[in-house]
Amino acid sequence: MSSVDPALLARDARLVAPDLLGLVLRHGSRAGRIVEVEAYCGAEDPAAHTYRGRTARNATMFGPAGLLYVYRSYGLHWCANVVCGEEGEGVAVLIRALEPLAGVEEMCTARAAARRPDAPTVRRRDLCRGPGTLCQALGITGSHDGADLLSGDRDVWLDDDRRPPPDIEQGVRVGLSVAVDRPWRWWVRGAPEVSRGHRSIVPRGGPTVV
DNA sequence: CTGCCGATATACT
DNA sequence: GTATATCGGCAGC
Repeated sequence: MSSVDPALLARDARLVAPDLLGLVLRHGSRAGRIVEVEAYCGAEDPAAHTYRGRTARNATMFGPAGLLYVYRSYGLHWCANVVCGEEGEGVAVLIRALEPLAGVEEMCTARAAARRPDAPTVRRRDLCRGPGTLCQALGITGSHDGADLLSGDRDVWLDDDRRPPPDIEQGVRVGLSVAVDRPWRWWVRGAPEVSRGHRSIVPRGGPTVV
């Protein structure tokens, strides 16, 4: 396990996103392999938080590549993004799903704490399925907004553990009402943690950036 | 498996 | 006031 090359992240989010598949997001002893991501492309992307400029919430997304941008979604859940591109661009990649790799017991405890006391045990493939649930499982909250994933200054890391490169599929992003046709979501073929019901696929060999 | 619903912080009209 | 980069629980198939 080695740290990620900063140059990998200092590029267009649509190029970085598929390259994040297979890397490992880690918080303390909890870790998961990235299997689903979405690119958000700043001033040219009406669905990006940074589309209309800087606010208190999105400030981190304008920072340098390698920062973790954490925001609250629907007032309830935390969602984690890897800031990429050049400082000031406001582009990032949303992490949508992980394959649990380490600290699975901790993940189960963290996820159970957010559910009804009598709810059944969380299945392994549901531990980190979705941007909100993976933050619950890893214990990532708004306190980690602005953390440096390359130095691990807040014990959150992005590790380069990719081998070999995964088989990647591409499609439209999930849960949007604007820019719904831009195919800026990528996932690992066959990964059970990938969002269900949103599998419209760009033909293999087709465009990776539109 | 699928579909519907409510909870609720932040940004915007 | 309305919309949103979501989720868990439940109903029905």
